Amino acid sequence: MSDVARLAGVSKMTVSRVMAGRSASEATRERVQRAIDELGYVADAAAGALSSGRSSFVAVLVPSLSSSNFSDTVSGLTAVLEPQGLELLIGDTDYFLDREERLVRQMLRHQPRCIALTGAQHTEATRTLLQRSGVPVVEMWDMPAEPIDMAVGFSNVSAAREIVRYLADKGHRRIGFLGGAGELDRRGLDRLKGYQMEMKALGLERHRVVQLGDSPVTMSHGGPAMAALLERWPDTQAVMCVSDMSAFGAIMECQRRGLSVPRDIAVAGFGNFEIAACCYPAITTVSVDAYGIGQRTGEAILAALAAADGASPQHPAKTRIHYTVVPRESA
Amino acid sequence: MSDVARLAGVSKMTVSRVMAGRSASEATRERVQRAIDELGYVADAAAGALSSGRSSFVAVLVPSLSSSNFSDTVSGLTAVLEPQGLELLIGDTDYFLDREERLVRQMLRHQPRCIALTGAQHTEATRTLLQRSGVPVVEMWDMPAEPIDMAVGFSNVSAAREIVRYLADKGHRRIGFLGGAGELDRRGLDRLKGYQMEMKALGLERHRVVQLGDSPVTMSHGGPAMAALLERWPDTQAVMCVSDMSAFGAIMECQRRGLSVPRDIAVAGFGNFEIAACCYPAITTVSVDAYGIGQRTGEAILAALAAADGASPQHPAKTRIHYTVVPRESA
DNA sequence: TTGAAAGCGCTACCAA
DNA sequence: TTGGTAGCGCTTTCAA
Repeated sequence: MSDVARLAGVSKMTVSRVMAGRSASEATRERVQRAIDELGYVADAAAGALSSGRSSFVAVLVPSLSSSNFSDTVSGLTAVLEPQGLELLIGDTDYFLDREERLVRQMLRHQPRCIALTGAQHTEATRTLLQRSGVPVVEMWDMPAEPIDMAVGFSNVSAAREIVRYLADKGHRRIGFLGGAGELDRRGLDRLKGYQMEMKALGLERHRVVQLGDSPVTMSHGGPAMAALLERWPDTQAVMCVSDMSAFGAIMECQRRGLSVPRDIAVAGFGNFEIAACCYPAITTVSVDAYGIGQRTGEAILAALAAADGASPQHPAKTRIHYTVVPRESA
Repeated sequence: MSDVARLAGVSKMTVSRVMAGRSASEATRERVQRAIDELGYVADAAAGALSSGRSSFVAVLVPSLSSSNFSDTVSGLTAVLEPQGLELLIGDTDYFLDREERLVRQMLRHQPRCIALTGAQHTEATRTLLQRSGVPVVEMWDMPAEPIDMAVGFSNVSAAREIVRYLADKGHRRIGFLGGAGELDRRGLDRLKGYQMEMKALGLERHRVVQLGDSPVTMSHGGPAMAALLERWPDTQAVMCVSDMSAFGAIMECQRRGLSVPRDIAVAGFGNFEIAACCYPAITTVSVDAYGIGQRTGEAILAALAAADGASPQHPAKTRIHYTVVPRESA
């Protein structure tokens, strides 16, 4: 920066101001800009952050980057935050809470202005870490009773109940559930819970549950899970799947077996991924606006930053995201 | 850090050493650690980077995070770099070279130790920026004749030729190509080029090309593209698609029309995404080890860092990634 | 093994 | 509108 200042014949301070886009005469601004271009000067963000006491980072933790709903959420966040000069520090927890803890600790070192987490379950240490840091937190993709600071999401339990009701309304009685095994995917477990609650409320049996595979969203397990279900309860009329991915795998398995979907068995998914619309038969699913979750989260973050700067209007702690059942061909 | 030092009854320097895991007596180490835990101290990465002159960032730019092959590459990178204490600064170019340029400039501000880019095409400004920065660069997913520094990838032209040859070996003569429109996806265009070269080499017509949709990897365009192809050239025997995503869309369209794949028409994809194996009929494709590209890139990065630290053994500039045709049901 | 001093490159603050 | 000074929180370097 000294080099730029010398070349432009001004002080370092003036260079700093020009780069920040603050008050400077046209002539000065131009001279400085020319010097910057000539030298190919790129300011050091670490020095800036250290000096000003504020970074331009916003940390985002998602369970998986390869799941299109989470990458859509990241896109929504980017769309809102990038124009404000904020940068995303993206981390992938792999669905592990202790990995989340490690990443939170690591990202906190960079003094992010805000942290967006996926889900409402965190280790005690993570909560303590966040608390002590004072960094505002947004929890996404769920609707906890008591958010750490803010939450943008919806109740996976309620959404699952809705799709079960849809299947029941279609006249199905023997309805199964296909999901992932293991405690990793809390939102998947919530959907299972929704299935069980709604089946009970409807007075239907709720034991036709197959849980397979450790990774929560893979389509590869849909097929084997469907096979297991048909083996055990051949008279099943409809199946709700934890996600469109597993629904897809399940439907492909039906086709392999010469079963017609939905004539022989109805299949519903969750998430309204691209595949649900493209697949044949197209998959009946619950549509969740993943990109919108990112946008709303971005807005919550901006509000939190404005509040930290002394603006008064507080952002609501909970932002509820709408979901709708999308009837298609498969159920 | 002063607080920690005071509480532990040592100097700041000793705290710094303990955190870096350098020489310190057991007793001191323990006392310092206790103080850190008690205060919930989290070191400031910006200050550390500024002081030491080296960050722990590695920048990675991919065209899209929602495409599973690129997120797999990111996973491979993470697996190799995270254990070394390096952090990924992940950016999404959306397939735009000028966005890549903006992101490179932005990331350079954080003094990354290395930058991994996707593809071999970059704006002049990007190249200048990288050159001046002196940061080592790895180009992924392609095999340029002259990498900026290092490249980890393969020739998309050759890979495409191989799958065309496979289709021709199956006895097909009237072979079409389904891909994305627009200049955005260079690797997609290379595959088209490979199709055209191989068809020419085989003495076959190479005009059955349908290009649809601006985003390169979406499955939604596969259906309409297949429809357009069948409309224009109804006697087409086989189709090569720019990716498994479009192949999937194309196959679903065939099923909608009551066409049997591969009996009525053969379809091949590219990439060996999860969907290619799960889909019915399973998709014949070119398998590329996306995760492996990430790992190899990570190793190239570590080698570059070691070299910068004065280690002598140079990493090869080009690392070729193998691909293989995977015969399945669809062709 | 430990400590003291200097300084990394920038911005906040106040003065001109 | 511009410049000088101080200092952000750490690590490097050298001395004890």
